[in-house]
Amino acid sequence: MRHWLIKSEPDVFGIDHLAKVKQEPWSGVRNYQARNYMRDEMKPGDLALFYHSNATPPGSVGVAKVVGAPYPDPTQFDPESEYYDPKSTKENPRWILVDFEFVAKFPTEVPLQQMKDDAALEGMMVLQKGTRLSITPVEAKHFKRVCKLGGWKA
DNA sequence: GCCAACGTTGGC
DNA sequence: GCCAACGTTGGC
Repeated sequence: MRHWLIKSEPDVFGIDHLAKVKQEPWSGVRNYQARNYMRDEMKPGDLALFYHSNATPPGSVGVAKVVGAPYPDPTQFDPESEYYDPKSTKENPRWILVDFEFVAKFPTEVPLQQMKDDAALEGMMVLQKGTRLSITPVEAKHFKRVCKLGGWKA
């Protein structure tokens, strides 16, 4: 099993939203590298840290699980959607997503600053300067460490 | 609101 | 294929 980190803005879709709806298509990703992770590398059962960006403070707030197989992001075909992509066709869809299922909300949030200050998390991709990727792979040891800091045990 | 970092676009 | 211009991300 692999581990990931997925960013979302809590004003748009936060961990509480996921807890409420239980499952959500991860739509709106318009970055090829992030798409490739979902399309080619994520497997059902993979766990992801749920990270709040553009938040006060930003940080890891819970865990979500990949469910099902990848499929085309429906918002790319919807002219009314802000994620509409006129260059994408149903025959050859450009944007592929997976669904995430709610697993847990951390009893304690793990702010970005705490993650940066934690020696055990050194080298984590999301902590590298200039990393804007909304989906990044996470090493198992880093995943476990963040969960521990969040006061959550699988 | 600022701005560094970085991805994308489009002219050539 | 190069690269300047532009747009977006996201922390602060």
